[in-house]
Amino acid sequence: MRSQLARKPENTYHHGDLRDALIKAALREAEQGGAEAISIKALAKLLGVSQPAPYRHFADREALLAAVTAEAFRQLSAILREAMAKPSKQSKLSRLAQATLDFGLRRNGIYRLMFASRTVSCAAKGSELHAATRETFSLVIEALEVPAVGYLRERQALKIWAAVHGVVMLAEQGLFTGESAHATREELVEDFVDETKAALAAAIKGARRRGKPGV
Amino acid sequence: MRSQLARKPENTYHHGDLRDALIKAALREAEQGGAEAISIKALAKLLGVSQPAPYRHFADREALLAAVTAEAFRQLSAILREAMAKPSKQSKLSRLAQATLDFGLRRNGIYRLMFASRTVSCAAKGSELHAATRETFSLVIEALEVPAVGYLRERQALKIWAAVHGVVMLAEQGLFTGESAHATREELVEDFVDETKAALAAAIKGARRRGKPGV
DNA sequence: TGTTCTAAGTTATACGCTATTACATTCGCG
DNA sequence: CGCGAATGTAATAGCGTATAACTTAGAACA
Repeated sequence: MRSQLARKPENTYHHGDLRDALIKAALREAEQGGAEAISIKALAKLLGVSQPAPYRHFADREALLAAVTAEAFRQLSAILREAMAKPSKQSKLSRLAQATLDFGLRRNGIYRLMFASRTVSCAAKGSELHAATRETFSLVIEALEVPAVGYLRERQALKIWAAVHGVVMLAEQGLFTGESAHATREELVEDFVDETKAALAAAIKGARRRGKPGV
Repeated sequence: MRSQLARKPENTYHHGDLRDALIKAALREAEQGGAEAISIKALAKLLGVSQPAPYRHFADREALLAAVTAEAFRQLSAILREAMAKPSKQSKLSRLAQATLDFGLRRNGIYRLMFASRTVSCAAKGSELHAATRETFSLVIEALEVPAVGYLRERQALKIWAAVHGVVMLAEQGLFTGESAHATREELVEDFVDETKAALAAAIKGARRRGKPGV
């Protein structure tokens, strides 16, 4: 096992860890240009192997994209976990939401790969990619910091998750510049966070009053 | 000027309206597969012209995509206008939001072209595409049915617009199936609509009390 | 009405990317 | 040590974008 970004050393036949190196290199390529920027041929050249070599590790381009996307979800999960872990006067939910926004804007090509391509929706239920997306979403639920309010909790998680992604999308569209710049992206995300917390608090209170803490 | 979807008649040299026919045909191709499904070569074959013919009307593939996306925005605008116009016991905002959701799910390939590609964010300020996106967003502001509350109005428009797009995105990711199916997409959108209306009402009331109806 | 200019279309071609086939090399396990 | 599986290579087919050079038809004006 050798360094994941390294080219194959000259005068050697085997790269050592081509699969991983391809994923890492593809992630770098996708950073700006998204999926379109990922070219098997270019990656092979970059890593110093022949063009067909990648096909030993991925059936086709789609398979590579799926693996890259799964890795991206794992990276996002790690970032969110870190954001949630670090002490702050902001709430966990706020930190998760802002970290997601930051990720979506800073690494937009990768973000589009994750949330705006057909790759994810085509992921089979048992696949590595499907697991990675679920894992990330579970962090959202965790960030709500509500022990067990069942379906209500998932609903609020879906709402805040949707809202944050919507903000990223509009920001990337340029809708926060010019005449519509009357609110920053961060402010909007914070609004959604506050609303989510309020809705959760109200619902929990209501459920308690009715003696159904599990709903 | 001939029918826009028609092939070039045999034994003729000029197609008659190739530019428009290309856009319309490309929209059909993108319906399912998004931008990736748009191939200049395939379109040329479909319309019965030679492969390079399209380049008489579009500098390159990107230019075609931009034109197609602009047309898609105009179509969405028309749909939203229609939804807002038709009498209903739902509010205008609700109808606009639900119509957008419907569009995003039913014509997802086109939707991705519009909201999840680099094409839009790269659109220059004076471009046809830029104008079309602004036009669509102005309908959102209109749907709020608030005469002139200035920046607050735009902020709420941004919020509901973001939220709806987030729901489409998550729906397409498959996050509304399986364990997380505790809320339908339509319900979530309606939640956001209600919250927007509540926020607007509260803000207007507050502004009036303070004697500043224009803020 | 005829000439000419230009817009729009054609054929031929170069080039880049995906993917497959057949062959070569190395790793690892018995 | 030897053999099979894993991994890499060279050669090649096929598709899509794009350009160059040539052709046709439509319109514009004498």
